[in-house]
Amino acid sequence: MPELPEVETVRRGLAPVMEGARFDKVVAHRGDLRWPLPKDFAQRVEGTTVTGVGRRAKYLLVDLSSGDVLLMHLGMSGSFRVAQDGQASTPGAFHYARSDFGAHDHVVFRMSSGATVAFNDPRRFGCMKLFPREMLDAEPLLRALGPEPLGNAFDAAMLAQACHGKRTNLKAALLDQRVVAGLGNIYVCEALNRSLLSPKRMASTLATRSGTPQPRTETLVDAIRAVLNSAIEAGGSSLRDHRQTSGELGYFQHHFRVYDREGKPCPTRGCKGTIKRIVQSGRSTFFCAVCQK
DNA sequence: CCGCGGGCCTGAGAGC
DNA sequence: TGCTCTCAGGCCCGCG
Repeated sequence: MPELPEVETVRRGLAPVMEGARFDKVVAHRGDLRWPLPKDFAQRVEGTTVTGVGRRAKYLLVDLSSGDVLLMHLGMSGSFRVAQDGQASTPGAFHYARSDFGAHDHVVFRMSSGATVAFNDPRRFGCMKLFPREMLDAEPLLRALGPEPLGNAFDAAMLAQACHGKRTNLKAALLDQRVVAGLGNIYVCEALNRSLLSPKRMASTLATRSGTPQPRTETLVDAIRAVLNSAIEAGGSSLRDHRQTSGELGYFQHHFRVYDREGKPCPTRGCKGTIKRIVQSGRSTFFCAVCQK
């Protein structure tokens, strides 16, 4: 599911009900997520207080008073739902608009704030992991991540350097979390269309021979920032699984220019092209071959 | 080291 | 109605 804007939307939904609250009860209905939950998972979380809910790339990082960090990833189909006391809040009794209430609620947190937080993930590509805060920099899942695209470290010079000499296409390079961390299939397609760059172009063409940025690299950086900010503002994109923690839909999918719009006219001003779908490294790419060069 | 393809899972939708 | 096939917002791992 979720790329950076969706994960950030989830973070903003979880923070107000989790920060400062204690885990009164943790129930793992099934622990066989991407990696098995440790046997003592519930025990290690219960009784601790949340001191912060952060995000790094597509990972949620919950700081616990025990000194542990609870890392959570939504995979392709993960979502969180929050219910307050008085609403449907019994573990396993969540009601979804899709009518599959309770199904795939793998981990349920009962908070002292009166909120129940359920992690739902049909495909179970998501994961949860606990490690001591001081191991953060050594955490293998986070170690190799590139800069946050909305942070100061991400700029044309850095992107050019990261793509310098890369023997792959631009689409694959931007999906590579070591280059920049948080983009996924949707927002890469969208950013490339906005910056009029072809996904098939060699990634190394963002840099000069000496590794400094080409002029269009700056445009791409700006487009990535702009599309992510707009999507966050819209509460993310809701295709199948993603909802805000309140159950509300995000609505950025109505602003897609190319993603899942094969055969539709290219929205670029003055462009008469048609959106094409191709497959790159096993994944769909949507783009306009007329204006994206 | 790098880049690529396979695999992990379930469910929705298309086509027959 | 029901079957089969394809595809899906991610990412680790093993191979060459």
